[in-house]
Amino acid sequence: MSEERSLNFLEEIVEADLASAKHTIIHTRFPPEPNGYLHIGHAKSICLNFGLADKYGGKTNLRFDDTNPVTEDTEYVESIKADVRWLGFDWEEEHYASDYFDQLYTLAVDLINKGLAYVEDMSAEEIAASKGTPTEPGKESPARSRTIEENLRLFTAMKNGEYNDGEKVLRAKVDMASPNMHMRDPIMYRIKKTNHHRTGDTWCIYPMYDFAHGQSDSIENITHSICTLEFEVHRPLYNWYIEQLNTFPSTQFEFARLNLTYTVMSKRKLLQLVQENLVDGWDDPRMPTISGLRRRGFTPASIRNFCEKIGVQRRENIIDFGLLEFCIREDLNKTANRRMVVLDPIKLIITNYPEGKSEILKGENNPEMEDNGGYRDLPFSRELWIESEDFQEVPQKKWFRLAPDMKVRLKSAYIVQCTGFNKDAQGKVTEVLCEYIPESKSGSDTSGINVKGTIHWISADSALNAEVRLYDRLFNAENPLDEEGDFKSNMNPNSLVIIPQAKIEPDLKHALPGDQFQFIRKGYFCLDPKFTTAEKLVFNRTVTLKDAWAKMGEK
RNA sequence: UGCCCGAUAGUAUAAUGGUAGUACGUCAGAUUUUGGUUCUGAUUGUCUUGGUUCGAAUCCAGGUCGGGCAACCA
Repeated sequence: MSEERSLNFLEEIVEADLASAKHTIIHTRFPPEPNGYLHIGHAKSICLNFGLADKYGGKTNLRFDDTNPVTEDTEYVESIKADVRWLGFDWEEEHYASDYFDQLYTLAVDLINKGLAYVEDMSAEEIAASKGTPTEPGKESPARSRTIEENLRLFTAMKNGEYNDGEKVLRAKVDMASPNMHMRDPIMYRIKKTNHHRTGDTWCIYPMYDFAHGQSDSIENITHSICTLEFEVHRPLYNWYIEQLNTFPSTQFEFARLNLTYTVMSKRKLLQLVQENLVDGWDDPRMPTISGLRRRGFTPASIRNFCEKIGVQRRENIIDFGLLEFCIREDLNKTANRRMVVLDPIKLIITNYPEGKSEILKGENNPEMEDNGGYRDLPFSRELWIESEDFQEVPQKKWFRLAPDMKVRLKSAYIVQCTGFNKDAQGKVTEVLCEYIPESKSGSDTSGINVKGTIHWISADSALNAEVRLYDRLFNAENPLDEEGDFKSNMNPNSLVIIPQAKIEPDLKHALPGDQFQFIRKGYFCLDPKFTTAEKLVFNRTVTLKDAWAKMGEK
């Protein structure tokens, strides 16, 4: 019944490697640098790495690529671990590149001893200048001809703190004329007299990415080192270190990073939004971060499903944000309890319903579930709140909500017929007058009347208030980076609309932070864990419902 | 005017020399006590020019377009 999905290119590689006995077990890793929060692009990488190992009975490590103490912090380490777990993955081993500093140092010394690394005296600017350009070869540094003994002495001195930042670096001796810029004697170690979040002041020299990452893979016996396309040109260097040091032959494979419409994905740009207070932190529900999506109401399953649906390839791509919305609706439709909430209330008065009378009706929790997911109480009385947009004084064509003389069903209650309305001094409709049909009670309707429209409502005397936050896309442009000027100039000014006093049904007072609901006809919402207090409930809109009516309006 | 990579409906992703399929989107219809859900149908595609072949999205060559590479970042 579950038809075979065809393999993606990484699965094909793994199957081939297993079939040829190149590897008997596969070992992947997810290697974030702890310098920011994880985003949906990382989720793709996580699903790929863990998914591959799961599928083929292998293992996945979590490794923090913490080789640059200037930008990294334990705060990020903790958030990353929490996010990976929340997504539903558990790592085999937890490692830190900083745990390998001793081993990496030994490997560097090994390379010096082989005459394949040397200590450089030039400044960063001088190195850059002598590196040449993509079309012209670089020039070999005078330091390239230092003796092994001198290199060992100088490298030890670097390690011992005898030089200041920038005075010396260790370089691999590869090829200054290589057409690949990364092979022109790349830097292996630089001096940074900065406190490291894990190793403190033990080290003042830190390995560069190309050296540290590849060798960390080897140390952990990673068979398939999966990274994004921009590292493709680094692969020859990755392989060079392995060959020269004769370490475990990990292999690097690249895939295209995820791009999403109407947002930005680079850590640098997300950091800017946070630092300039354009959003409410890394976990702002509008952010494409895992923590933002979580607060917005996305479920781990919906994100995993999304990653499955987008597939993986080596070509640049930009995924429609609508696909993510589809995934969360698909999930929540099956699991979220239905509740009635009126965002923009006007009064509906049932003139033939006795004053002072009230009754308790039953509302199904979820029609998609077995036994409708059970029922909750819905107090009903003469005065109700309804959505102001559900009444039109002069109905437009194909309108089947309330308008003079028209009938609608009040969800889970009675059919009512509009008999009139009242306006305030400004001409705004404030009250809609109706008569109800007693025989039309939900579940025991003997009226024989069929109506096209059903609207949501809340009994005025038992309604509670809550703040509701409506989120929309963060940027107006599909790809904010394609537009003229600063990407921030394309931000959507209406990406957050706060409704301070929405009317909610009484049952919602039992909601717990993170609980998810479908507000009937309005969308999926969750109780915000950050702003909700004992006195005030705050709901975040995860996503709207599909709205065929609104779509007709656009045409 | 260097090196590397890529190009299949609007967006993604299959087809591994043999009928171009799937999902999302869009459009239409049915069902519906959510203009939701569900169901049915429709819609639109192999960048280009040559070559190899009985047969090319697939292999080869040229072109075009797009992306990446010259941080003591990862």
